[in-house]
Amino acid sequence: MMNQGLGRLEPREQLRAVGLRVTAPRLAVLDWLTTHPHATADQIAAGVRERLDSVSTQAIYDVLNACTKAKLLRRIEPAGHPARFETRTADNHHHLVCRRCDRTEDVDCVVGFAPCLEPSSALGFVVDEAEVVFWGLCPACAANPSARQNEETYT
Amino acid sequence: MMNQGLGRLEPREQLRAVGLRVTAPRLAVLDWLTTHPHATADQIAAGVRERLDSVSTQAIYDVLNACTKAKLLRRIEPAGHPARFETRTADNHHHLVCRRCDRTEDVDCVVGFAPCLEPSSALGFVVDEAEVVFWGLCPACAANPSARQNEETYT
DNA sequence: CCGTTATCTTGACTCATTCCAGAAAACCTG
DNA sequence: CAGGTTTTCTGGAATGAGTCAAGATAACGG
Repeated sequence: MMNQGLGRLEPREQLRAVGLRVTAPRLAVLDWLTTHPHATADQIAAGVRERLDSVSTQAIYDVLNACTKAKLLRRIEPAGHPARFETRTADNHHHLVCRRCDRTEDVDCVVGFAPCLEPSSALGFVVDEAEVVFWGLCPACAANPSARQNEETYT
Repeated sequence: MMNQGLGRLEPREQLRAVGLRVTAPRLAVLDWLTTHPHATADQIAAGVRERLDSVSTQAIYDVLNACTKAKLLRRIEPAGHPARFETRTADNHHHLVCRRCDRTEDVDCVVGFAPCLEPSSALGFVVDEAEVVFWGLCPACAANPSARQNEETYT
């Protein structure tokens, strides 16, 4: 809540704004993610270690979990892939994922605000979010049908 | 009334129709899933073992993978949960998942045919599926915010 | 009934992630 | 800016879901 605007702050102020302590691993993770959206914990760890050598894997997960809970980060989990994280949290946007190379891109919410879509029949559920993943092939993979692709068949 | 074609056949005929051998584990998995949609591999194994004692865990996974590849089953993987399977494969419907008790229900496709939604901007991706998960609370959990609900019993 | 080949069994193994206990660092307080 | 709390980080073990591999078994076409 009331964190639109947080996205514009520096990592240090973002952390303060949500009551989290300012630590080197946290700053490095947030900073790395601003330039590498949709990175996995693994990729984030590798990136962070380039500038801060020696950060435990557990610290990476702790940072990601704390920031996700505080809504400084958003976690997405496309089926069959490890979780990915992004700093764009103020809106309810969706994702486009390449079935072949896993490239992931943002797409704006189809309607504009959560839950953004209404199920045709909610069966009494109180729905608060419509999560949408568009699956397909990115331009590069679509243009290069020769390279070996995974098992999934797309009619 | 579920899916045209294969969905109406008995498991035995479904397997033959897609060129898979008819085996006891396969029949039991398909049969059990018709009455327990959205079950996890674990739940399916438990259910199958009630009528066929001694089926290896690996066999369960093999059956699920073979049938999913052959499109007799569909796999869904809500973020943070193990994969779930269902026999309704002919249409592109979506799901409603309870954040508290994991209860999962089908909802018809918002538009009616795959990909069912168009991203506002596909960035050149060739999209073949729009996967939608509606997150919220099921009626029971919404009505009872304190107690921890459990899922339908698989016996 | 036989042979071929798909499928199942057993058991080790991977990967992503979490749990744990203790050490270190942040930040409130004086 | 020292002291005390409390949060966070480290290192290592552990978990859950699922896969891999090698050999045994069973389907099914002939």
